[in-house]
Amino acid sequence: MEKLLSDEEARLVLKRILSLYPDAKGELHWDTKFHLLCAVLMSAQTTDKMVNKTTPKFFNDYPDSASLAQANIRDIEAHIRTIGLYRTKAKHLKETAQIITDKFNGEIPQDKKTLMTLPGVGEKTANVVLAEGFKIPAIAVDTHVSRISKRFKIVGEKATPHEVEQRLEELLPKEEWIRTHHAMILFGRYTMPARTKDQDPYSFLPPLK
DNA sequence: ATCCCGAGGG
DNA sequence: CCCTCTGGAT
Repeated sequence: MEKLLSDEEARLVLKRILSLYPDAKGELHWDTKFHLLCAVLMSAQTTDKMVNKTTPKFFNDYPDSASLAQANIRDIEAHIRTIGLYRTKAKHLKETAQIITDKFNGEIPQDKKTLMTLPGVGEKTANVVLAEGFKIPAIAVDTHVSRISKRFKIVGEKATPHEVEQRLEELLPKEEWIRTHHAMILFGRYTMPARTKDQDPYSFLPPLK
């Protein structure tokens, strides 16, 4: 049986991660909320850097949901080919744009349930849109947040992304959700990437004072 | 559990 | 070569 951290221990680990990246912010580039949704949809299993390379031309050619909804699917694929999973993503982008256009009047929904009805939008994507676009507290659980939570034993090894989210949200006050989420992403990306799995996770944290 | 998938790093 | 990258649908 794996032994998990107590609430106090887990909060201290999160606090130390936050201390390393106190001003962390999202690294995806976007202007409108519709474009934010597009960028997050594209970012699955891909680095933000790769997404940011494709979005300037994409945003220019598809300025709003109506234009993307009418676009040729092959043309959308050509815009995003370099980010991987491009056929699935192109289909989801077009279908989502269609629904945003004629069901939501071009507006991006502000609640998780509705966002998750859109093709290609799961809990992680919905949470990013809520937090980044609307400043609504949410913790999006991606590969980094999952890995960090498991290595420090904040959650069990088999925890689902939803379970990780619940655990982190119960540990932290809402006001800290977005900041801590961003700090965990950068800590996972730059300080404790996946390949460091044989090292002591605490060796990546600042010393206790 | 499997599929989608190109780019970058080691 | 192999692993990983802000996942989601089937």
